[in-house]
Amino acid sequence: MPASTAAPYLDTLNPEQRRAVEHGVTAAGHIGAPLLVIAGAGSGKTNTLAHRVAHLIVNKADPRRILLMTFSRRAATEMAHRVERIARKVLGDNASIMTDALSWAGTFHGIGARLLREHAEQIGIDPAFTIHDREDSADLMNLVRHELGLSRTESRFPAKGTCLAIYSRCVNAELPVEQVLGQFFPWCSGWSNELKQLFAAYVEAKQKQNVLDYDDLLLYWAQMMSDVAIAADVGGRFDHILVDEYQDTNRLQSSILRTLRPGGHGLTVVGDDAQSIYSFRAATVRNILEFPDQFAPRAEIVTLNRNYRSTQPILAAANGVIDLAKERFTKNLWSERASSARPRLVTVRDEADQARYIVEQVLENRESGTLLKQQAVLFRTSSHSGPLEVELTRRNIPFVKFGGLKFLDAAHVKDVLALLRFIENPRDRVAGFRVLHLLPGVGPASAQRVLDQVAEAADPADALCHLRAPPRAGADWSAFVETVANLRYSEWPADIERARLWYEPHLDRIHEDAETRRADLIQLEQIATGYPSRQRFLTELTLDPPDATSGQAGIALRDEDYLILSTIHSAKGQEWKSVYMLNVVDGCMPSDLGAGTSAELEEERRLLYVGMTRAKDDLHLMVPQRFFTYGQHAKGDRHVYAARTRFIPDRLLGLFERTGWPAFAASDSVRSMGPRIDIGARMRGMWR
DNA sequence: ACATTCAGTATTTTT
DNA sequence: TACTGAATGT
Repeated sequence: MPASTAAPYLDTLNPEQRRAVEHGVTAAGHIGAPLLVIAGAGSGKTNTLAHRVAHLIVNKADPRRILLMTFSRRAATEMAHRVERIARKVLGDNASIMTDALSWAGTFHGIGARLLREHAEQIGIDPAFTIHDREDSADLMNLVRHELGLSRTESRFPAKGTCLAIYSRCVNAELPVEQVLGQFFPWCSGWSNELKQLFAAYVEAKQKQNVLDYDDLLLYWAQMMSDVAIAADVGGRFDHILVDEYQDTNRLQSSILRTLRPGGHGLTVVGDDAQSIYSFRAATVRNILEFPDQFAPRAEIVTLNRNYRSTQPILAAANGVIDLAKERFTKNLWSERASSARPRLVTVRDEADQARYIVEQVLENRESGTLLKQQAVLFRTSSHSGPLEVELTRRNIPFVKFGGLKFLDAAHVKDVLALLRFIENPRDRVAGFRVLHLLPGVGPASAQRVLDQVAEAADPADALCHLRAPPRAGADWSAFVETVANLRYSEWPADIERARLWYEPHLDRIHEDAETRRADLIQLEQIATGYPSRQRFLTELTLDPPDATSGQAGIALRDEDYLILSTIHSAKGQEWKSVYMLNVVDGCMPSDLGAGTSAELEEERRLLYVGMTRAKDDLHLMVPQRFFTYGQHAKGDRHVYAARTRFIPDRLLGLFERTGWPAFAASDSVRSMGPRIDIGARMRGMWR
């Protein structure tokens, strides 16, 4: 191999990884044919991708002309670091100059926003557009829904969230309304005409307000590319395009890629069909399966199935689970990490015991030198960790929770951000409405009136300052106007402090727990100082929010040790020494909400697989016998007797070590578990 | 404009 | 159940 002398950093790679890294790279800087890398869990995917980028740069590719699309900003930064480390071995200190120039790295949405701002004039939009997050979009949808009189129909029209979900699915899957309704929202099928009317009005409202939603960032991008000249312009910016987590892209995203690289040259996509868990976001596994045949000649395929993360027994169990999947495309993973310890299937009485078991194990591990940070508790839905959080707090064990309610979802944070967004774009009605509503004496009616007048003016912010105060707004109005006037000219990041000072009196008035919330706002201010401008701050915050939960429980400091709690979705791409999975029980895994169609069921199975493959050394699957359900188990009592998940049928049990906890209860028979069937609940249920 | 009550319904995962 | 949205009252 002549290359090994030229590139010693490639020697650490196995032959398949190396093939993926070297594919199509020549010293002449010629741009290679398309490449698909099927990278199983723990197969060194990130490392391989980073090596490929570094290898390109070392071979004279211009880093400013490399587009790297990852699942999150965090993944992008991580990638940049690794690329630098690898490149340094060859380029020495120059490496950081090269890798700093790797500026086109981010999510599809983030890159979309950036390109749209740069090409705004060519496509006739204002480059100062603001971006609505999901909740803002739902609010606007609701407003439009109201205006069209759809909120007072005879039978109930779908709620705002449902409308938005339908709209989003149409856009991302590139399907007509009727088909989306039939396939995913059959109970709304009768409303297709009204929905189309609603969507048309929704689109118009967004345009009038100079606002884009998440879907627009992709949709406008795709539309922009349909113009030949612009497509050449945008596509011509890049020599190489690399996409990570390709199994989680949707139709619209794959269309965009095709327009960027019609022949596929210089295109690399990486993914694993066994880890596709985002179909609710219209991601389709067919993207990755059909990728090679989109091009002539076909794309090259490299498969990585050697796992470097987990011990053999853990892998055997994970393989066992995924083997039962209806359709399989990737081969089983293998590992050289031997171990005698099989993953544990732990039966406990209820969720309280589940929490106690985990705390005990976690502490024991820490005693023997495993940091809390190297251990994680994973669960299907955010609310499942409730009892555990209580126990952790009681025992004084610090933890950080990923997924679920976000910092930015807290009302007070949204209030302050709404003010900043309103300054940035006074035509943004959702932001304006929220801000005005904070003023005592201003309700929907006067807010509406103010916003109407503002929207008509040529200089909206100026118009606001000279507007007559709403009748009952009083002194708060002049304080508000003054703040707006100041904010227009103040320098970033002074804005955010000013905004907070304005908000403080309202905070005290509205919220009981003003103190804890104030701390959140100060934290927000700190986050803000990390961004170069108000616009960047607002954009990047909505596109890539900090993913730990709000400070109500106190965000652990960065250098402290803490236990990780995470939804399985948010655990994507991560790994820990010890992993505990909560409620591996039918009804939670699969969630009984997602067990409708067989496609949904298969996705739930993959979810369990993703969770299991996060573990390096030990894995505990928890099976509480009895647990609480809220909601539709309207019959009988609130606790329900659960069975082990159907994804681990009897014939897989040999792959696990089965234990019970506490130990004495395990040897006991079923009798100690309480009644097998809740007869009382059934009897009561008969009369409902 | 704001508070309170009542009824009905969605219900997870996230850019 | 918990939350939203509409209706009613002050």
